[in-house]
Parts: sequence; C-alpha cells; structure tokens
Amino acid sequence: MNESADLSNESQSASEDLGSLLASRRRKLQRLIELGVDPYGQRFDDRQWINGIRDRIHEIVYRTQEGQTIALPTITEETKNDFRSWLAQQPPGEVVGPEVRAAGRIVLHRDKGKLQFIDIRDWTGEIQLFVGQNQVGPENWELIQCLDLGDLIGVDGQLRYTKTGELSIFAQRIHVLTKTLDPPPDKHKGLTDAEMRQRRRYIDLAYNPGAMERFRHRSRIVDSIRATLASEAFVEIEGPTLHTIAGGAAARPFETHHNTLDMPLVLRIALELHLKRLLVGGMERVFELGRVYRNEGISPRHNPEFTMLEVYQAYGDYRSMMDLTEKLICGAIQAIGAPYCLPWGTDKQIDFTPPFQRATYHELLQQVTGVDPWDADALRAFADGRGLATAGKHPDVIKSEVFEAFVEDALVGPVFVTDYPASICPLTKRNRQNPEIAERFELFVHGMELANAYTELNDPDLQETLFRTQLAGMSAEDSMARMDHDFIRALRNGMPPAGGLGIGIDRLVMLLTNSASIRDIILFPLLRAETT
RNA sequence: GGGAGCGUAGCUCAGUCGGUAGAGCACCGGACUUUUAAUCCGUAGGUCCUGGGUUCGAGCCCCAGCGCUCCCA
Repeated sequence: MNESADLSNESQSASEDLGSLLASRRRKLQRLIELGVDPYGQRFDDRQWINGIRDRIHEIVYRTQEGQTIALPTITEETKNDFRSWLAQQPPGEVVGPEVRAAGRIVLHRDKGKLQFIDIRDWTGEIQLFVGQNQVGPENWELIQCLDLGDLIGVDGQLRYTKTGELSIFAQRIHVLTKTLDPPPDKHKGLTDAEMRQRRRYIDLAYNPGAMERFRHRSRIVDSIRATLASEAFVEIEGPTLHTIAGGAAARPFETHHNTLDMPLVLRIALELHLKRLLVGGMERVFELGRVYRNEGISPRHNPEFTMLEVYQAYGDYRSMMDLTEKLICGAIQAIGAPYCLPWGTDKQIDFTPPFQRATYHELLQQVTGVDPWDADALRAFADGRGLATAGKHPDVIKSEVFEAFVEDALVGPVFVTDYPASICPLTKRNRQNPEIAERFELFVHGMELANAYTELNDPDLQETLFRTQLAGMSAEDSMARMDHDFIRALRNGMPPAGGLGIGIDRLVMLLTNSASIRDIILFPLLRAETT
C-alpha cells in the first residue's frame, strides 16, 4: 500500500518521543508480539452480548460449604452497598454464578495494583471485569499490562457480584482481540466537537452511547416503514439513480457523465416519475425508499444526499395517503419503543397520538392572521403591514408567502394541512367541486414539513402543458430541467388515478430521536474535505 | 449571501490589565486484591488555526484568510 512509508515514518518518530500516547501504545503492541500474542486477535466464538449476560443474574447464588444453596437478595444501584453486610450474615461459603464469555471495548480502567477493574462495552451495554493477578495467572497478567483504554478484548469468567454489589465478570482469562493505537477521547465526556463526531463517526459511535442508539433507532424506523407498507400490499422497487433528466421536483441536480455512452447524466432529485411509470405498468401499490441528491445548500436540515420515501397507490387519492401517513409514523414510533408523546428540543413536545389534526390551508390562514383568505385586498394589506414585499405580485403568490411567513412557523402539529390553492400546486389534480383547490396535503410538525401528498395528475396533455409553463419560468441556472417526453408518453398509456405520498426519512428520524441537526442522524454527512 | 460566536496539550476546558503556557482526564514512574469518572505521590506533554501588523514584549489588540457552530435570507 502507498501508505506504508508514511506509517513507518510515524512509528519511527513516535518511538523517539517516548512520552507520547502513541509511543506508549506502540511499545505495548510490540510487547504483546514478544509475548507471542497476536495484537489484532482472532475469531472469538460463543460469546454473549453484554445485556444478555446481565440478564443472567438470577443464576447467581450463594453456596455454603455444606453445599446448601441460598438465593441472593435483589441488588440494585441503591441497595448494592448492603450486599457486604448480607454476605457477612451468611454461613461460610461463596457466591457462584454462570460461566460467561464477553467481548468489547475497554472504556474505563481502575488499576489497584494486583487487582484491576476494567469496564468493557459492546453494542448492547457495559459490564465491569474483575481481574485479579492470582485469578488469571502470571502469563495472562503480563498481557493485561499491555492493555489501554479503547482496546478490544475478550473475557472468560464467572458472572457474580463484588463485595460492593457490582455485577462483574470475574475474569479467568483475558484475550487481546485488537490493540488500538490512537488514544480515545475524554473517558467521561466523549467527543463533543460536532464536526469531529461527524468526520470520525467511528469514534462517536464507539464512545458516545447516544450516537449508537440514534442510528439503531434509525434502522428500526426504516424497517418499520417497510413492514407497514408490506402489510398494506405495497411493493418496493429500486429505480435508477442515474437520470438523463432531473425530474419530479424543482432542484438543481448533481451532474455526471457516462464514458462509454458519452452521455451527460444527473443524479436523481426525486423518485416520482419512475414510480408513476410503474403505476402505468400496473404496479398498483408501489414505493421506493432511497437516496436522492440535490446540489443545493447545506444546513442543519439539509444534506446534499438524503433519504426519501415515495409511495403511490392506484385508485386512491390524497386522503388515502393521509391514513397511510399516520400508520407509517405511529408504526415507526412503536418500533423504537417510544411513547406517542415525544420530547422535542429541551422544552417542547410533539404528540403523535393518532388521529393527527387536520385543517385546510385556508382555515389555518384565517386562524393565524385573522384575515379572510379569499379577500385578496385584505391579504395584501396584512402582508404590507408586516413588511412583506407585495408590489406587482399575484394575489395567490401573496397568499402563499403569508402562509409560509406566518402560518408554517406557528404550526406545532402534527397537523395535516389540506386543500392548497391550485395556483401554487400546478402539478396536482384539482378538486372537482372547487377547481381553485388542489388535492394536496402537507404534514407539519414544529414548522417542519414532514410529509407531502397529492392526488396525482394523470392527464397527459395537461401534464405536458404544465411542464412547458414551468420550464418557461425557469432561470438559466436551472437549465438542467428539460421536458421528460417519455414520462408524457407513459401517461398517454394510462396512469390510474392515484394518491402519492413523499416522506423525508431524515426529518422523520430527527423528530423521532429529538435530533436538532440532520447531520446527527446521517452517519456520514457531506463535509468539506479535510485540509490536514 | 448577511450577522453573531468559537478555534489553546491526545480529550474536555481555563487563561485576569498585553508581561515565563494552565487544570482535570489520558499517558509515563511508584503504592494498593472489592474499585465505581477509584485514591495518593512524582514526571512528562504546546505550530495557542494560518499569515501579516501594532508593541520593548501578543494566546490576548488590529487586518486578512481558513475551518467549525448557531441565527437569518
């Protein structure tokens, strides 16, 4: 490897500086090799996860010299200090427990000379090892002297309590599974710098237990969404991520190029248009849960690549999607074992107890502003009075701006905002009774747009006309947008009336795990290249 | 794009009026077989983000840049 030269330089300069943390670890690594121990370990069979070991406390008993077995008292954090006096009251004998095997990373270490307490952590929990020189023997003790915080070790021993009532594995043998060279972060506070936690996610996960929990929750949420959709007979598909035309949303795409075909390509900005082609093909309930890419700004709520769910149901409409949205979110909450009423920030809450509130766009506009939403002059006056620029703007544009500026932030939710003005949703089917209304809802929670659903437009001529209007209004920098003729052709072949739903999975995970930044729930968010 | 804040030891953070660079943890040496972020004694560890400037003297003041965080658009 190209890096080998650098590595040897590093080890050489490190060995000159005997005081450095790195040098100390390399010396111990060398010592392990001298002892005939592979510092990078071997397969380690038949171990149990730590929380599984902790579940075996009922197997721990007190056995007297006469062979009588006495059940232990229940030992909790509060009562563990009483264990010593309980022991003193028993007839001669000893505490015995099951033989166990565990493996994990050393996260704490208390060295008492010929006795060491080592706390190890695996991805289920932590447990203390009681390691005595006389108990493990001189050969194993030598090896134990070469351990540092952060090393991965295995242990064989007996599960029981110390005199002070701490559940521990009384080590009979310690195995070196992997020596670490870099020193770990602060043993109590972990890594706190937000950027470092994202760049070195392995350290964040290894030393900040909350990080592991968040990402395991994310996985369960995604599993739950797939399970809910499967139970409703939806089929998951994998559409192309390389598109010739960026469609389905208004966003700037990432551009790339295929060499053999000598063809410009873009990364997809939405899932919509291919899913709709599948509706034409007869996939009546279809969804994709996958990554989309938008070449736009980065913020605590935006990462250039993020995960979208889009669901399409033939012969449904936006109201079918509302019920489904509730099922998906409530299922996800149950999947992470959380209550419907979740904390948000430090002092807020979100109550996802179904059914969620449902209110029309115009009702909410009236409630918040006190203005008749159908009275264009009154709305203009309201906007003028609050410092919004209205000159020369269409009344519906003003309405939309007032809604975004004053209503959205006030929505605590979860609330389904329904029945948008048709003029701001040109690609949505209009309501039959009132053509000024588009059959659309958005689900808002604390001002954040979590889901977006439509009764889908399936008239090919109307779709083509609207596309052309939309393209005509686009600025030069959005020139990647082009007419998707194949999509129009697909519609000419008959797309059933359908409901369509989009849910931003990252935002859902943020809300369900009380994470303020999207970069806390994306394992490897896009960051500027490291300069060093 | 605009505003505010931050950048000091491996990690977490102090640093007063501009006057020798500090602590805790980690590390190294020593004591300790029931500790709980063990404790006690001793040692070592620095490109104060980078570059310029002011000054006898800059971690601190000024200018520019880089990076990060938050708020706003």
